[in-house]
Amino acid sequence: MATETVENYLKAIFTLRKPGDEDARVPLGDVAGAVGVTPGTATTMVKKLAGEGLVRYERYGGVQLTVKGERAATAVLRRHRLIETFLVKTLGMDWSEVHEDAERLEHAVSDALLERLDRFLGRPSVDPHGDPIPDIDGRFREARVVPVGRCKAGSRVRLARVMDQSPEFLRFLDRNGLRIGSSVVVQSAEPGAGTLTLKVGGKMVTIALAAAGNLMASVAE
Amino acid sequence: MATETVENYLKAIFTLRKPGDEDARVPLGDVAGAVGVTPGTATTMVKKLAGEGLVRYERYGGVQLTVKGERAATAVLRRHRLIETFLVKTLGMDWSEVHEDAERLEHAVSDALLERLDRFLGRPSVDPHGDPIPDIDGRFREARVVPVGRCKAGSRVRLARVMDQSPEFLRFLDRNGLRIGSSVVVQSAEPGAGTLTLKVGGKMVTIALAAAGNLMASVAE
DNA sequence: GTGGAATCTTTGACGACTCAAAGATATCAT
DNA sequence: ATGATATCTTTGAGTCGTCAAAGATTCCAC
Repeated sequence: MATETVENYLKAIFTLRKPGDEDARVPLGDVAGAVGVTPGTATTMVKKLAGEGLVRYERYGGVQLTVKGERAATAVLRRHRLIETFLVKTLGMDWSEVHEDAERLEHAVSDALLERLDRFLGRPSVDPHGDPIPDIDGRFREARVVPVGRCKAGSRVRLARVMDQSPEFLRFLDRNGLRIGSSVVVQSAEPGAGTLTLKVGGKMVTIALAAAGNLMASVAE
Repeated sequence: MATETVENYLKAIFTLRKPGDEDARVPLGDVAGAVGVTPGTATTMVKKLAGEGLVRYERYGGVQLTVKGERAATAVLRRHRLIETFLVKTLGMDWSEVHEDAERLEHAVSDALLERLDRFLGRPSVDPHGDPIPDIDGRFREARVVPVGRCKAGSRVRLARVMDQSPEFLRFLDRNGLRIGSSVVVQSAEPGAGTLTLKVGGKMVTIALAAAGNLMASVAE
């Protein structure tokens, strides 16, 4: 229904909302940055979205999804994440290289196809990066996770989700055996050096605390 | 590289060429009809394609693919047919309902993804309708086929390809057990009634001779 | 509370693709 | 070979999404 461009704006607005503060208004500059257009373009487009009842918008006041807009956004996210799951799990593509393809395919799959894909994949609840896949009604079943940087030294936790999905970071995790589902022991943090050391499969891996904030572990262990 | 619209025009021109007369020029009216635009739009667009070296074009003289255009067209066809194969064989979709999805997806898959898909599917040489899938260099390995309407009465043949891919015809074939690969015995033709009767799996099925022209059997039995 | 600085909006324009309708050319039957 | 008809081309205009640059508003530091 919505055009590909519209879907991208809605997805951007959805994912730009601050965690915990979902009703806050997203600055248009952020939207422009996420979609990859100039601020003026974002303003024009957001006004159009408002006209279609997909967002609430006030001049100089940021933008906020309506219920209708949020539904559309979660539908796109569902398509994106199911497609990424398929590309990695079924076709064996690398989790650091599937984003582009998923970005394009997410606008091209019908509901019938998506339902088949969901069934084929066994109705997964998270994608290869650990991001939750909304169900067909747009509901998320988010597992409770916490950054490994916040875990107690000496505790054993299970990696559950990667928040920084840049190909470089993902490849770094790959190279060091840090995968979703891996069990790791959090070693000493070195606040001075700004690093944290993890033990995974007998090997020690040291990462920056900033990076450790983007690597989440499941809380229930 | 080429835009989605350009790919659709090239694919249309490629598939509109008369079998056996591949160097003939395709009338622009046919292109317009296949792409679903008005004749004026087709003229404008074909001139643009000519400017990009994808087709040869002369006013009032029809259009013809260049080598470059033909490469691009076969690449689209390859994507389309591999995707249809995936949708039917892997996801279990009906061969009468995959066309729309394939039409959209064919413009959204990367080379890397297509290579993975091809491997996953076991490098198929034909799609679910029996249409040959060009290899990565654009070469077709077409099996020799003949319309069942031309087969000798009493002969046993194997169904190999469906030229009329309208959902109605495909569903008719489904309902009557006429599938690609099925072995059928050609019974009597009734030129008066304009029908032909086939025996498949012990059951008799009568189809119009026109329809029998669109149902192909492999020659080597 | 005021004067930048940062952010957002408006404006005019453009490229890609499209249509409707008027005009040009080709084709075919007589 | 000459109209009538079918086909093709041109023209003018419209939509969608975009940008650059100028103008408006908000925010923050002092």
